[in-house]
Amino acid sequence: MSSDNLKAKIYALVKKIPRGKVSTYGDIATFAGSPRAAREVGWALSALPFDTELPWWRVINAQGAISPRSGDDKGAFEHQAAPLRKEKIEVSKEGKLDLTKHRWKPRATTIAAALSEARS
DNA sequence: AAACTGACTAATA
DNA sequence: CTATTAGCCAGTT
Repeated sequence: MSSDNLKAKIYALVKKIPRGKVSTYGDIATFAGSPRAAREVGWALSALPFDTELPWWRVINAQGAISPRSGDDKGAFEHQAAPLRKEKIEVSKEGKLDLTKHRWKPRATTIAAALSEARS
């Protein structure tokens, strides 16, 4: 399915985000080949298992802040902010951070590699 | 099949 | 800076 393929690409890309860097839903969607599929990225991450190795906490919204989950899950916010702070990223009380400084800018070859891994 | 939903974004006011 | 609107894509009802 094309949707599964997109999801696989998203996972492969997120997995490539280096420590101390973050990326946005829109950027990941763009790298995956669907610039307008930012919502799909969020959906894909929400479907992630609790004990995944995938660094989903490095994916935030275009406002440079941790996106509020539906259901108002306050614990989830702390769960995401903690690892970020641990990576030397300044996270404000509202979940905001310096996107211009921590934004992940992968090389074209890096993206290509991720997409290649996603192919099954 | 039409309508609704959502861890989104960009444009406008 | 915040609030509102419309557009987008895939999954659910």
